Amino acid sequence: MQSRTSAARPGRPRSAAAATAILAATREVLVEVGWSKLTLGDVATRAGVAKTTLYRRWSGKNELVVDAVAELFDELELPDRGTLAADVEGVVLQFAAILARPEAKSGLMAVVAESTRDDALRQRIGESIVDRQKRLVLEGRARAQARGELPPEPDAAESARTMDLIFDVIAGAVVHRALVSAEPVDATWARSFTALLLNGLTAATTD
Amino acid sequence: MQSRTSAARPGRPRSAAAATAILAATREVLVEVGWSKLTLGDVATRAGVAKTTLYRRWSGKNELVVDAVAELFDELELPDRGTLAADVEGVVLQFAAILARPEAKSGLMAVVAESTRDDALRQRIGESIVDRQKRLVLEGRARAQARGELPPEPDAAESARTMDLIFDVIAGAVVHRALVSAEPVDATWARSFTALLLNGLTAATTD
Amino acid sequence: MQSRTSAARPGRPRSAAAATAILAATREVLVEVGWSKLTLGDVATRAGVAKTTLYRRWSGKNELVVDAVAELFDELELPDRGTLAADVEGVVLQFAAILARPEAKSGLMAVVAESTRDDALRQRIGESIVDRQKRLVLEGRARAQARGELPPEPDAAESARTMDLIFDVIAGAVVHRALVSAEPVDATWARSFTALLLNGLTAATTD
Amino acid sequence: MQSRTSAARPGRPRSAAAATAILAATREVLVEVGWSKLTLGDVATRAGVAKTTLYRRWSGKNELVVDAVAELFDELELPDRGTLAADVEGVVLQFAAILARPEAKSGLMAVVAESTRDDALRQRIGESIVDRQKRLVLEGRARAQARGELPPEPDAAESARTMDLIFDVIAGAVVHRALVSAEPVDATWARSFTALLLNGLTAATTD
DNA sequence: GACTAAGCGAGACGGTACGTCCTGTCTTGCT
DNA sequence: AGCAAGACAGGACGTACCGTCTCGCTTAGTC
Repeated sequence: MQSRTSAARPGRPRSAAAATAILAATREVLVEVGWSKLTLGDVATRAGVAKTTLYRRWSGKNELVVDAVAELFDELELPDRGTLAADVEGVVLQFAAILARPEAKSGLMAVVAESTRDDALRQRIGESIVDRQKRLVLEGRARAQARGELPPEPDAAESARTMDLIFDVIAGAVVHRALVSAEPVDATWARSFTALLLNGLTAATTD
Repeated sequence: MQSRTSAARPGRPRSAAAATAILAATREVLVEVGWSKLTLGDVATRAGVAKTTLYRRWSGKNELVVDAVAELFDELELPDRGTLAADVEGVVLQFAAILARPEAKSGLMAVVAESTRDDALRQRIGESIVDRQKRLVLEGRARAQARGELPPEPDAAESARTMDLIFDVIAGAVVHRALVSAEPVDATWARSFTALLLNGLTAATTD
Repeated sequence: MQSRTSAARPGRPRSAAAATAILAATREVLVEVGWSKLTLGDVATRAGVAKTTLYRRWSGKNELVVDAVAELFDELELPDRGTLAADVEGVVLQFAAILARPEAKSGLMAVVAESTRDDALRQRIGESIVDRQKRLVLEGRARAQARGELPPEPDAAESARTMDLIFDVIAGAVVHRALVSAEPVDATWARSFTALLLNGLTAATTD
Repeated sequence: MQSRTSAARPGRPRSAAAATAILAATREVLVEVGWSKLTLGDVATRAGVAKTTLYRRWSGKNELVVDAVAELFDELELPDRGTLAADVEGVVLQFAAILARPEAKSGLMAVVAESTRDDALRQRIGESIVDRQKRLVLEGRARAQARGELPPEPDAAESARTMDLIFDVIAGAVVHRALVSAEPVDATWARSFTALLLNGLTAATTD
């Protein structure tokens, strides 16, 4: 509502080009030197922008990196592959593809680490990054229910709890495999993992 | 024979007390200010030690924090609870208990993040922290097989692959729940998760 | 034309107050702890300035101390006392008065010592300090020639050589008396020294 | 008296070779890196000696350098050249020859600078270095008096005062020429200087 | 068409931490 | 006791970034 009218604040408007250049420069630097050696001064220089311009829009390194990495998740999409298993594998592989990019690898865990002491940051990560992926899982379940692969949810609370569990399992396993074990998340692994997960789910519900 | 038994190198030997004090101080500082504001100078001061002493033994913040956090995992142990499900829940809860401590929370993800650009660091984390937990899972499986809950492994390679998958799922899910979703890993969650995992496993093997 | 008048370089201009405060702080510290224990960090703190600001303008301790001490020589002046002898005594006593100040005592010899291995430093000392005093001697000679106490110089090269000799004798003797022998350069000593010097000069010229 | 009886102190006696090696190493380092970058650890290493050995004998850098430089003055000697003027020139050139050596150049002014805040150091310099040269001047005067070039001294106090003046003039002028003006003290300069000095003295005494 | 108000580049500023170097002291075991 | 070796507490170094601040200069909207 506020931004719609936008009220034409007096003074020179902020340059849209600057924001784009800064986020792109941030990802470049992440790729080249990693999170811990990323410098706001360096980012500003590469973006051809003054440090003041950067600080006018982001309060610090963490916020900037979250936004820079979040843009990587814009491309997430879940093509309908026909079966629940195929859809899950799709989510897994898409997520893994993003995690394989050095700008995500380096930045993502770092901001998560920072977020353990900064609630505002955690919330920002949740909105910009986590929820973006969660949406895919929700969509997949809706499709599966439409296809009749899964029964409709009778209890909303129970449903939400299961959803969270599934999401933690999927996202957690992929991240752990990719970053901690440092092994490739390829089609083979995705198939094994999906089998484990779906068997667990269907067996559980038939209990 | 000479180098194995230290051979009484010339000069004043390194103080054993210093290492202990430094690691303890590191955990203290992690609790108080978190990883990103942890300063080696600060750690040294608290430990009552000169910065030189610290740098003589650790090459930097990352290595130091890995060792400091690794000590937290020394207490890991897996009491025999009688059934596979109970044992898995035990592992999950023990791991979650460590992750709930602020010194681990703050430091663990940070060093994992750093390790994405530093192979030596990743290996160090693997040996000091990850393998320590993996051992519990291996032990749990052996017990289950002894009890007859799980069949013996016919194919060693396949067995190792399954083991890795299980480990990524357990560790990943717990970490994601605790640090990213920031929800408590309590007995209820542990039971749901274990059910999902074991159902997945047994169903899968009967396929 | 552009660079002469500074041309309004971009960015925030350097604070003039900072330079003043730094040089004053340097002299304070010289008085209190002497050259060898003078710390650039300490100077910066006292001046209410960051170390960066200090290093942006001076390349190190030596350059800083030269400038700080050089300012002491700003007050040098040679009142016309009527005779050559009186003027020489005036120069001697003025120089001695500066050397008696602890900030000069402590710093001057130290930078001279350093200058034996640093040509740029020696040149800086020459311009900022030595030449300032030399000027007085030149002025004294011109006056004496105007008064008819000394004959005009026929040979410029010979004149320069004599001038250098006289200057080394005056400056050297005063410094040696004050700093090495550590005896006061008072009116009595100045009179004896001046007699020796002027007798030597006039006798020499009559040879 | 103490060293005569020496009493065969218990324990291993101090190695005489160590002291020699340390002083030689000190001069080497002075030549190579100069006073300000000379390190006691470095000296010890070069001398093939432990730092403890060094500290057992000298209390610090200044004392060590004074002793190392003082040894250079051991070779001072004043051959009888027949006339007072020749003897003075001899002293001047000998002193200049030592000052021309980099180990003296670098170290001598530095310890003098330090001595402005350390009386014990000044005394040590006086005894080890300054008096060594002063002796030559005294000897020269005695010879000149024996030859009849100078009258015998009637008043001891006046004599001492004149002696000090002469010494400050000679030593001061040579040091200033060599280190501050950084011009060579060669035979030509020595002749001009000596003429100035002796003319001043004889004219003064005939006043 | 001047005025106002904010954005922008540049770069200096007060700070904090870095990782290294040196000091002078202290253990070691050997001589 | 002396001695080589080397660890130790402490402190300064000179550098790198941080986040803020002044500069002079756009670049829009409003009178």
